[in-house]
Amino acid sequence: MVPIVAVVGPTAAGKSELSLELAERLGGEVVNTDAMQVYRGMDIGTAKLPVAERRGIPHHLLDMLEVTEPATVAQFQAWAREVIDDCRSRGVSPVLVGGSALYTRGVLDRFEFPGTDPAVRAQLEQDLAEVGPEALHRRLATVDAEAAARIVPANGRRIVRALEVIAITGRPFTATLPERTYYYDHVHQVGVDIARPVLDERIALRVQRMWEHGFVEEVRRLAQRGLREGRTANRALGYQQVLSYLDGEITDDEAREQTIAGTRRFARRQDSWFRKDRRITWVGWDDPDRTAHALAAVGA
RNA sequence: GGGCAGGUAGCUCAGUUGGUACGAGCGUCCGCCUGAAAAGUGGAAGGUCGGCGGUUCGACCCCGCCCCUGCCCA
Repeated sequence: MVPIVAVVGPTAAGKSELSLELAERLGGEVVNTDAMQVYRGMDIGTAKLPVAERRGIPHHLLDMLEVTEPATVAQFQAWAREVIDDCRSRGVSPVLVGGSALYTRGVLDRFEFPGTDPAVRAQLEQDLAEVGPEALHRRLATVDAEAAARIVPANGRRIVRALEVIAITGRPFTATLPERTYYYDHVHQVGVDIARPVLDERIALRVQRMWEHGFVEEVRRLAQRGLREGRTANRALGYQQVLSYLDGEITDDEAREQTIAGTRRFARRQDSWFRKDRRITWVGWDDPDRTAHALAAVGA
């Protein structure tokens, strides 16, 4: 059985580079697990590897959606599993790369997502807007005390989803993540380890470069393609800030500074999420032998 | 050289007619997270209140001197 490898870690740590090296050495193909790189046209701001830099290695699950379309974990899970199955049937190692922890887990782990219903969802969201999260939380408590106990009253988003799942399935909402159990055999996760202060510097530099490479123009272009109307894409770091700048709400400099700050915050969230997964083997971001160490972890 | 304003948490700033700093936002750290996850959300740790002296039962708040910052006048 060919191994499945996943390269994880915070943004700007150097995951892409490592994934290329691993794919080359393993004769594998790269599978994106980044929630925002699935959008067509979102290139500079998501640090999507340009085709010219992919060393001829096939990259899957990039550019799947228009910015007006919503992205969801459940849909992503289906896509990714299909790609993985296809790779394996050809004897090719899938090398997943990306910083979206939930997406990665959704693919690698046994993870089942209850359905969704646009009408139910819309109604609940309207309710949330009208009565506020506390009132909705009280409602949740009457139908599912356990879920209510696990979800804080201020988190409207989770309360809405819990109520939606209960309405659709008629069953209680599991307000807790499942065990970390792999869905596949021969899965190996490699984390890129980097100290926070170093990462902070790299993030500032990366954002600066994004601006220099025409990021604002990219967002302007996407705005014309409906980026503002989307549900998911316009929340992406950098994109939301530049949209705000284009709408005259903040200055260009503020947009850049806020993007840096937001990305640092995000990187910390990613890092703490991955750190908890004891199955990950960590390699130093600047370790000259990191590829060898990663390969050793994969057992290759 | 003189005048004015200001020096309170890592940062930006509240605050007390003198009675143990109610501090806030941001940052930091830790946690939660099942169809928006680059999103959403909870908590914690941080302060010799510029320095030294004085007045007072008691000063971050009053007085004196000094240091630093900004502005104005010369």
